[in-house]
Amino acid sequence: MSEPLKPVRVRFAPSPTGRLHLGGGRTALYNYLLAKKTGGTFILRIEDTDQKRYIESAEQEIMDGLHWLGIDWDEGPDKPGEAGPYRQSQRKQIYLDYAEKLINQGDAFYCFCSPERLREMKENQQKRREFPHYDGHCRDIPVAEARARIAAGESYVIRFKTPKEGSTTVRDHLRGEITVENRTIDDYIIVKSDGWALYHLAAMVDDHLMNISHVIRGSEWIPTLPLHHMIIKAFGWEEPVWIHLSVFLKPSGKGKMSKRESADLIKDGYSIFLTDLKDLGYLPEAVTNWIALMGWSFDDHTEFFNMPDLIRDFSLEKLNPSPAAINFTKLDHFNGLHIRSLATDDFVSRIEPFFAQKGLNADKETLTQIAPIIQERIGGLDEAPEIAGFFFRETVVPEVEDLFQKGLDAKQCAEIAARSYETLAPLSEISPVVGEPEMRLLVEAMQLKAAQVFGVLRVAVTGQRVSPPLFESMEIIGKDIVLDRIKNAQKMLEAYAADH
RNA sequence: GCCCCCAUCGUCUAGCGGCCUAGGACGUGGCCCUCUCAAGGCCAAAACGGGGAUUCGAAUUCCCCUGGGGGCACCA
Repeated sequence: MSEPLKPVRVRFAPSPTGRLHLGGGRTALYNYLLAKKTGGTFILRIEDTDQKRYIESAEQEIMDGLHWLGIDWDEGPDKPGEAGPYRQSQRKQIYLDYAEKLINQGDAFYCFCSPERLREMKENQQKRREFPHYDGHCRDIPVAEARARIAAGESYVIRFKTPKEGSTTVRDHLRGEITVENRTIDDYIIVKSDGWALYHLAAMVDDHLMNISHVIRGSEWIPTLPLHHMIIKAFGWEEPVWIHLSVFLKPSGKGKMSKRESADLIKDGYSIFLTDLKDLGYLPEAVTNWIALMGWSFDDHTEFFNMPDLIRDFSLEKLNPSPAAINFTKLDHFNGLHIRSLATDDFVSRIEPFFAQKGLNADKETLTQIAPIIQERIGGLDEAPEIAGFFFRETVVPEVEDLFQKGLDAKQCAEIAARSYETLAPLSEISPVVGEPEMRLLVEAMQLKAAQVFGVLRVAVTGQRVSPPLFESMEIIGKDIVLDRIKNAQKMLEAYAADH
């Protein structure tokens, strides 16, 4: 164990432009884990400076998604703190003041180039096979002159003035030094013509003002990392520890999941969106465990983690910088593992909504009885009503074909039903203790296989070819109903036999 | 086109110069258990992208190539 880390201040800073997905969830998780592990502070900051892409419901969905995973924040839009407000849309003037400062010290400049000129410039650059970048047209306009043009009503943006010679080296905690030639760093716009700051300025200002010590974010920010470094240096601020996480690739490993592919996933019972996963029957514990292990590991054999384990065992040093393909079958595996690890009453309260959703009135008492026999045989919570719905239906209507058993005709199956009825009817109850021994004697007497006899009963009683263990199920259903259902199946089989 | 990042079984990964005839997990195949389905147990197939260099010794360090990924917006 290395020395304990000092309490960190970290943040998750999503933009409310869409739904929270796996990648965002993992970024939030790692930030949260580092904060909890070090006794630090986890901040939720909403980056909503782009009103054009703003989606009303997104902020709430992001918060719901995080809460569902078990992640909570110490400071955020709904949790005031000293460094607030935590919505960038409420901090517009702050960014403008800092942009002004950069202008005054010569690290930024006003740019009056029209979108048309910029577009033409880019087209020409592409024709010449150059990479698209600002050509410096307004770089050297004296500030006084620029301010006069602004006063006269000209539209403008503010660009950061990047050096054109030399190179910049920034250290990423995972990847080591990243060096780029300064000439490849554009004079990025940091304030738009509508007066709103862009990410590059706003995030750096906020990270400083909010005293962020470690920035854990996606690798899509690596290309602009030198820019961020320059902005921070221009202000003379201390730089946070940078940690750039790898991206999630689609299951094939070929590239990121497209919007279309994401939407199509739901057809297979999967989704990259957290709120969908909840509805699909996944446990938040399973999802958390799963995404935690995509890009982080503990040792060479431990894979089962709950949130407290993760907080205890998480460390930056075990992060993996390479991209990871999403593997939904592994999520299924973790879901099964976590479902089976649930205490009975917890399990019951988790499956309850899924019965309700199917219109089944499942009472807690019965659910508690069936919990032990279905808990280890469902892969997702959504499967509970599929496998155990018959407990809550007045009648079951088996397909007569399902009643047939291997090697037997309808008449023989009817006889199984009849003799089973005779065997069970006199008993005080039907259960693994009372009923099963008698039925096994019947199996012997009829010179059949247990699977054949029990198969008829299973379909008769549950209406399904696949069900929880027979005698346990019959005990819960109750003798009277069980006998009714057997009798019904017997009649179906006899009718069939008579017709064929 | 330019810049940057990454590189161990199909997938997620362990490995930070000798413990490696490369370990675990998912998935796959087989067997056991068994009233169906699961769960569980056992076994098996399956990887260090290629080429140089350093070293007594390289999956582990360096270089090149190749491959994959990300970025190049008045989005974040």
